[in-house]
Amino acid sequence: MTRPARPRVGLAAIAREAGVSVGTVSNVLNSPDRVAEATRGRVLEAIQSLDFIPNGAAAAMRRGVNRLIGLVVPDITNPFYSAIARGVSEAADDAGYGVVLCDSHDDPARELQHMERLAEHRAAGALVAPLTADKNRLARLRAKGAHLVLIDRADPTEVGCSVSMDDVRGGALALSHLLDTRDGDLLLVNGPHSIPQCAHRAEGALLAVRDRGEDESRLQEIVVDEMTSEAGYAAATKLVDSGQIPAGIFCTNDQLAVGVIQALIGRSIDVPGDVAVVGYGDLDIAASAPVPLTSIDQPKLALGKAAVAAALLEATESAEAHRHSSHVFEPRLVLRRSSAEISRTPG
Amino acid sequence: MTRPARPRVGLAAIAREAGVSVGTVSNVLNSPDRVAEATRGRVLEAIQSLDFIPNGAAAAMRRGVNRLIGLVVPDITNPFYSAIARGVSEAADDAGYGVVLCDSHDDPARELQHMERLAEHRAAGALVAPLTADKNRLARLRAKGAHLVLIDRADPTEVGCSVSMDDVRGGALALSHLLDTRDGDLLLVNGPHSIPQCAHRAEGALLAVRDRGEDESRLQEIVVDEMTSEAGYAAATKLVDSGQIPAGIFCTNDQLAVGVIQALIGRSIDVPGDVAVVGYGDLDIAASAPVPLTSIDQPKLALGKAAVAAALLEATESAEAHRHSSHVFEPRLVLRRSSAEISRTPG
DNA sequence: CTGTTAGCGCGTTCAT
DNA sequence: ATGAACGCGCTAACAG
Repeated sequence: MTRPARPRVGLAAIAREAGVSVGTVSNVLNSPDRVAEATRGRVLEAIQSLDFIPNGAAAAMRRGVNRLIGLVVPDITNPFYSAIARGVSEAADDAGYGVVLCDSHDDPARELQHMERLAEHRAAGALVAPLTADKNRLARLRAKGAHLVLIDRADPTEVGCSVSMDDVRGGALALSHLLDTRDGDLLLVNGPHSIPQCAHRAEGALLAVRDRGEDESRLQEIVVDEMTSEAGYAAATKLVDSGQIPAGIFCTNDQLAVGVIQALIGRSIDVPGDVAVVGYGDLDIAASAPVPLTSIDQPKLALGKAAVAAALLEATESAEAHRHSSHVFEPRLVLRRSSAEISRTPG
Repeated sequence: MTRPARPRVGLAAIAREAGVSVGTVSNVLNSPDRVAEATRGRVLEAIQSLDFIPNGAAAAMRRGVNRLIGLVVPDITNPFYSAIARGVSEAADDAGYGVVLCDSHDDPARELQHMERLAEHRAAGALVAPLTADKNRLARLRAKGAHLVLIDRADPTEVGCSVSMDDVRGGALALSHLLDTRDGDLLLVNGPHSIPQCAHRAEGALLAVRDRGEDESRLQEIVVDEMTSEAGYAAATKLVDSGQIPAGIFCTNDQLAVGVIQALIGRSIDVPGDVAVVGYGDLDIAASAPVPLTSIDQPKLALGKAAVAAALLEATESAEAHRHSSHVFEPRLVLRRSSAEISRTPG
């Protein structure tokens, strides 16, 4: 970002100006307490007056690692990931690290390329929300010494740190709420079970039904290919046409839920009067949906921060002493109007 | 990200393995065409077999600048900025650069800190969507040799590159559309004019009215403090209560528009039947609004890419030869239902 | 087309 | 608490 003036100012220049040695200057930068108050003052002054900017690249080279953390996501415009990015950014800042944003554009090849570039930069660690659950590839990277923290892909068989959300619990939360407030049949509008999150949320939903001693048949599931509002709209439209209107619908993300609500009210089916709808993720669109949407909130910022902490810990500790950690975050039900009590008129 | 095995493999190791000199290895890395086909093959092979990863930190130090571009935004969770981030990421990737994401959390102090950190990292440039239009600060940074590209803050008096949107034109686009399709009074729901974008959009709107030779009084303006859906909801509620329902409403961002629509349909005022609504930004929420929202689309990806191009150009060209560029992007009207034709029943 | 070489700016010994 | 000296891995300039 800067192309320093000709008479480049480095540690040496500061040392000269302050009448100390370069070693001392380095110390005031990296371990200020090791330098006498007075000396430090003079050095700091010299730094100011020459407006010296330490060369991080040189430091990184000497140290072997850069104060940089990679964040590899499939799509930064996805609110889920941008919320995580914010948490990551905040935690990294506090630790004096920079965040290298790597958007894979849903392309595994690009994802791999990003990991390689991070390695070149000698990033201290990489936080990865992986596109493919290709264990081999990740394992190989780790074997090469990469400090990887998996985001939202907890895997018990995996060796390495990870931070993730408890999707089973989230699914159970959503369905329990529906069971609490509605009497009739319930419907799950879900994405493909090949997506772990979808499978987990469905599992949690089913679990909630069983835990109540209810018949499993009370919960039906529709699987759509894409988890978009268009897909939700289409699914709900078909549902209405078939005449099989459930008492409550749990959509495994907010986009689906918005589409479902649009279709329902478009066909004069009242939400929450006729049908309760619950979404998942608690993105911004939940609040600005046609009917404000009850949703499962995920602590995205906290997850981002935890990921940074895990990566930094792993990068700092000696390779052998390090014990991998798996942090699982609990989701939370956020009540809005889409699942409000039905006001039963007396009589 | 990696802590190479003990017998560290560097250019020298590759050179030895391939039977060439380090200079040649460096060349196959940086200017492959300068090396004979056969030699390059041997070198590449050696690189593979020793799985050598070039040390970017060392290269950066030697070169004086890092293959890194900073992106400084007030809030990465804002869809406008995350869309830009995507464009930036894409363009930077293609150029072999990494993107350092700096989220200022709407805090000028943090913003400044980020710029300093970028300077330490020797980033090749910084793309800044500045919180404060503090020219002095930016000028001072540039004077120190920082290659800054301003995002969405075109300023004729500013020396330096910038990429921005033509908000005046966008405002005109929105209002022209309303004038085309509605007969009665029109309303502008705007944020504070201290935000340049708000002022420009209002200016454009007024311009459109004048250009038609219409009386300026046909367009009234309401200014709200925050550009959120809550504020939009409140404003529209007050409007309805006052009984002064306009024929069309132009909100200077989509969040406001969503709130306005929610309030209107909540009070049984039909959109687009009774009132047409137009938003600005064409974010995802526009499509999933209670009534799909007509909005002004901004080419966010293109803007991000252009910013990278400008920064790289400035960083590459000799300081003197460089001519600063100001790229202004044109917005575009996206028609959706919220401003659809009123179907007038014959009779 | 390829080899040789001189630093780039800093952290880190090891003395003092 | 401070100072002197070494080398991290690489690029660029030049010689061949």
